[in-house]
Amino acid sequence: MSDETNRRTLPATSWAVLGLLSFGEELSGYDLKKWSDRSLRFFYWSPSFSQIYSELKRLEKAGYASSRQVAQETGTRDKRVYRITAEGMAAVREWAREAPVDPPVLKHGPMLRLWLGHLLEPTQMRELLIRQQEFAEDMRLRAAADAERAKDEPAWAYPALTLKWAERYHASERDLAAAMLDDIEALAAERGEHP
Amino acid sequence: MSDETNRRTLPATSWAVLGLLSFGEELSGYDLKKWSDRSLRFFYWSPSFSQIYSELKRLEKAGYASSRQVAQETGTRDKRVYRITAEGMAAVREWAREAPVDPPVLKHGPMLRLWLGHLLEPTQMRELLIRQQEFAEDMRLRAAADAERAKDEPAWAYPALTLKWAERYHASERDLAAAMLDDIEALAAERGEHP
DNA sequence: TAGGAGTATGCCTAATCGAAATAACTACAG
DNA sequence: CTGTAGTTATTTCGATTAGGCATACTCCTA
Repeated sequence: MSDETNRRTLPATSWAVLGLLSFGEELSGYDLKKWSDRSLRFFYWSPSFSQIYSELKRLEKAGYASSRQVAQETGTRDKRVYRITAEGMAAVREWAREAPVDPPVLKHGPMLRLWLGHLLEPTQMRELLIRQQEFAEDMRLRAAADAERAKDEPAWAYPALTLKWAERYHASERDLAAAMLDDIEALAAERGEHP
Repeated sequence: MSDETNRRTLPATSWAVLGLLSFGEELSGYDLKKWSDRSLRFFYWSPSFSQIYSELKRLEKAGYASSRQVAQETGTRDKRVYRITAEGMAAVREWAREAPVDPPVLKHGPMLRLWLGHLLEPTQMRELLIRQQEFAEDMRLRAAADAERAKDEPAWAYPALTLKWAERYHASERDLAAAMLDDIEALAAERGEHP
């Protein structure tokens, strides 16, 4: 409630949304969702629609963003577009520079399964890893495509760099799956399970 | 409330805790937290104490775990230890084999900052990446140490494999930070910002 | 005209964390 | 051998965050 509580204490998700706005464009909640699917998604997950809308309200209440109603051309339903304010700009900048960086968090579903290998058949483990390889390669391609798209705009130079990072990250994920596949084979062989 | 709601609909976190118990030992909430810090942590984050305790209650209610009060030797405070039940064992096994695998989720704090590079000084970006390198190397070493510890017990063969995966994963994280450091330098040079 | 896809939003529950309560044990100054 | 400050276990409480699901409206297509 106090200024202290409202400002600067925002969760990382809010800052991510405000960050999306910090590139200067006026965007609707729906636009924001699409942007985040093509950028944040590759290294910081993508918030759901509902989350984006509540963040926007919070940001507006904190004075970090302003909105206006826009009547659409074709007669579609009106939409509300948001723009970052000067305070908002100052706040993200300060957050980006000063706030403690929280460490990367990984929740790797496939690894959680493999960690329970004693409950699985070797075939299932292989299956899991092959899927994982494909998934990683797919993500890599998407990140690469979006990186390509970003590289022309000078304003997107840093987003482009992180997309490049994401591309390599997902390439590595793919290779790690392949390496583990080999490890599993080796373990199976060692236990005399070669079919 | 119904059987359907209670059983099998559990969130991944519950399964992770039940998975911890699926190795057969009788453990307290505190023990579970320690175990998860040395295993799950490296590829699937580690739940907080509070969460572990609530998961345990839920698992017990679902009939997947049973508990008993234990009076400690030296007169320390009593504790409650949990053991997996036969139903619990069947349920995790089925979950591990049948449930849809949710894709890996990454929330990379440092990348979120770098993505907002237009708000930072080049020095701060370098600082961020160097910290990230150190962090990754630290994680790598911890995972390696825990992998070493796990490799003797045949029961821990699969956990050991995932720890090996984690070791490589964090090595890759470290290298990706180094690569991005180079990219940042290159970009700065290109913009004529070499000091 | 029924059904699907795109756009926009609200509500309610589940997941998760931080802080703190409780208790005994250790170490070490006095 | 006593006071006390710090450490390790053990667990619970209260609050916030994040997410799932429902809704509503418009256009387009079969």
